[in-house]
Amino acid sequence: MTAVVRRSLLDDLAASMLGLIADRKLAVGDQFESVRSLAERFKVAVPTVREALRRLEAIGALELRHGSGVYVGPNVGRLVLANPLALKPTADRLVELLQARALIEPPVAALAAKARSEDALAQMEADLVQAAELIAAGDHDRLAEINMDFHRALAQASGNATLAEVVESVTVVNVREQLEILHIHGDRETDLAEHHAILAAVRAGDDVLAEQLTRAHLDGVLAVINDRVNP
Amino acid sequence: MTAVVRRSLLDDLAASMLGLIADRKLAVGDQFESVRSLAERFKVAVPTVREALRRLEAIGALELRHGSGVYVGPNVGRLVLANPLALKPTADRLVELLQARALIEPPVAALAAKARSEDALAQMEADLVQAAELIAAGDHDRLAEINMDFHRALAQASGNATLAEVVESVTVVNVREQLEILHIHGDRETDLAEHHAILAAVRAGDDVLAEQLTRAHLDGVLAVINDRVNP
DNA sequence: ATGACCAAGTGATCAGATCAATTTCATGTC
DNA sequence: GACATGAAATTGATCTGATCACTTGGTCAT
Repeated sequence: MTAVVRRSLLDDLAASMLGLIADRKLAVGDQFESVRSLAERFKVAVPTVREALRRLEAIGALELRHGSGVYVGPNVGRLVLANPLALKPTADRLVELLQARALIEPPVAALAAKARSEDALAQMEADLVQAAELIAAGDHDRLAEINMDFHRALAQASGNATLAEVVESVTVVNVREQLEILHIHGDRETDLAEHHAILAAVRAGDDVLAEQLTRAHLDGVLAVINDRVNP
Repeated sequence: MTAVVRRSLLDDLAASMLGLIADRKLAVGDQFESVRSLAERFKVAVPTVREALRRLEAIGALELRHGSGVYVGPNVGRLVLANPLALKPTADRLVELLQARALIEPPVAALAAKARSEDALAQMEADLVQAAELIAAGDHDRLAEINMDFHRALAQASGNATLAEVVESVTVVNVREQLEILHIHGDRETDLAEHHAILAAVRAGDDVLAEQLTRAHLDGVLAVINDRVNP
């Protein structure tokens, strides 16, 4: 019954490359080896190497830059990731996505209030400063992105990398569409104020409040959207 | 500042292929086109097509079966997925993963108690029946997998596909290692009883109880593991 | 110093061929 | 007629080798 594990040449190649990266302790952004060099190293043809590279590239473990080289991507060693080829979602699917965020992020905020990773707190602070500037400048597109960043930084503050990955995934997929919704949702000053309140609660280590504020924040967005979809 | 969107040939190819699948309304498992046929259709060389296919294959949108053909994979249209090339996690990372599950799954159980998707309830029931059989048969490996299935079915019952994907992702990555932990954790009859209690709470529509039971269930596992890692 | 320019390195794509696994179907035996 | 056998067609896997296109670093003239 247990299917024979037929490791294709490609599986081996991909695994070996990840092994190489790990062995050399390469960090995100570091240059890897050239395609030709890899082909020679593993005694396989160039197209085969490239197929393996494409596989790794698809999940963000590597990056191929034309004319430059192969580099270590941001998703090396990640467990959960967003589908980089996600199609345009239906309205229902988008509501589900927001609902998922409203369910996951509040308890993460509570955890963040207990862990309070320094770097992440600084990042959240920086995001809020930048958000205020963007509101003043009227650049609503970048503002929406920075606001997403705030949510990601909040998850980072939890100190749990897996949770951060989950939150990152649900805030990255269908960004375009999520941003549209946030534009509809609208009140930018209120959003900023709520974010400030969340950060303050996290800083104070008040996990209950942080959770409550985050829930109220996301439920607010959700309520607006639900009205639009189910009038 | 706004990076020029340089769509490589590959990006276009991959997108076009997804478009083809969508247009033809192909379902998971359906056969797609042959590599040669795709090469001719898009007027590109075979290796190029294959690179695009590999990219789609990496995220589970397609499947290439030697000698048979190209088929639609299970992850088409998914938003969140588990890194199929995740490396072996450190002990700390594994604890984090469990912690993430303990934080996410209980509220999902609560939602499931409110939604109660029929199919998922039947699946949970089936999982428990099978689990009982496997306990009797002493097949602990398959038992552990079925128990994971139960958690996935529970998430399905929430009726929220995105949440189901998130839970599926965290229960699929590093399965091997998670299963080992569950083996350590041990008491199989207790696990089964707890699963039964959760299902009953969901059936009864008691969201508070379902959440509480699920939390207790996962925290129990987590406590055991934490003792092992930090003695 | 500054800028234009050239050359080496590297990824991107192509073309065609061969090997290997699966599926299909004609064949033949019982 | 049912079923096992095996050859042929289909299809993915890999190779070889070449050419095009992009990036980068250094050279050289100003």
